[in-house]
Amino acid sequence: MQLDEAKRKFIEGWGTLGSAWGVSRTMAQVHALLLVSVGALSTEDIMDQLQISRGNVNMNVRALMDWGIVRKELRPGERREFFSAEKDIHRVATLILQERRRRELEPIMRVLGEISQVEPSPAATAEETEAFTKMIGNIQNFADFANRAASTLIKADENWFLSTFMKLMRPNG
Amino acid sequence: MQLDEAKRKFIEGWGTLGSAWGVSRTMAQVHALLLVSVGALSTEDIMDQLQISRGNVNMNVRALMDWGIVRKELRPGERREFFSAEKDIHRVATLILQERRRRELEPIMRVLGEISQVEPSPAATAEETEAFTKMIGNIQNFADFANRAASTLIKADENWFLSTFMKLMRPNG
DNA sequence: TTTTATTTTCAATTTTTATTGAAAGTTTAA
DNA sequence: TTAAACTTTCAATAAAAATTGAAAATAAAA
Repeated sequence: MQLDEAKRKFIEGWGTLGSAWGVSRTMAQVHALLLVSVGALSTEDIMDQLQISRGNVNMNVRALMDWGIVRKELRPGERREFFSAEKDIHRVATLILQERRRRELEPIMRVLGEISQVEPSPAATAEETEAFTKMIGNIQNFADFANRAASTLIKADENWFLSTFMKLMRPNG
Repeated sequence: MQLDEAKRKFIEGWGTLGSAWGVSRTMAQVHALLLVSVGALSTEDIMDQLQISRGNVNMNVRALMDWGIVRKELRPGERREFFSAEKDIHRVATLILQERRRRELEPIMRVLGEISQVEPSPAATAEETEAFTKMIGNIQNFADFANRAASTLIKADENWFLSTFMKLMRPNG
């Protein structure tokens, strides 16, 4: 397989993976393109290679910069902006984990905290109220666990991630 | 807060969380409703409580059954079907992890394997080809890691999950 | 300042995804 | 069998999300 075709397949696959995880296909594809490009790309480079509009590129590179996984690169004597992706995949994973925790885990934990305060009322049987409280408590425990696990992974340095964590797993895992 | 309002907020929050993770809002809401319902619910119960059509309920409970997190319950002397959610949140997480690995991790690993076979060609510089191969290799390593981590979590029993894994994390993590 | 290059915004449009509802299908009971 | 109760399917429709493209904004150069 030649490089062009391989890149194309990677961009397609990354886009599909992204959309399964709630990231827009195009945003994932812009990320994929930057990941497999040696230098930084201009808006026009991205427009050309992915066949999408200027506005679309702009929106998506900014979103990727919000995630911290794409950086703007300014070149002396060049007016336009160039974009490049963080190439260290472990760091990419860490940054994504961090953002998803902030954007998704924290809000649901807040909701769980609020609704765990449910009070007994004549409209519901004690059994119903108790079952609800227990379920929410279990979900809170799990969310706390996920939150702590995320903290550990985020704080941990790469070495820990690749060695200590690996040791956890059986060789034939 | 009263039970009804708490349930409503949970269903809403779970739906929002789901859509951030690539699960349709309604599917997540059906799941949430079943999670906080004491007994099993009929199609009509779900239609009424979520204000959605019969076809929509049918589609979504079947999808949830495909994920293994909702079961059909048959009652003697009753012709209609009732549905109930797996209530053990750890098991829910395990089943979801298992399915997502199968549906999303495996396909991207297959793509990575294919494109890692990229061959040198006159159309690309050696530097470009090498950079690509290196990047794909790094992603493959990371995917292997994720795959093994998933295997370990899936195979592990609940006790391991809650104790051994917890020990990994610092108390102040 | 004025011009030019470039980025950003956003209303209109297109595309994708979800939903409906009624017909067809299935199962059980009479 | 036939009828009744219920489930499933799917074409049509609605809703949501993504995309465009051109105008407005911004920044640099002349």
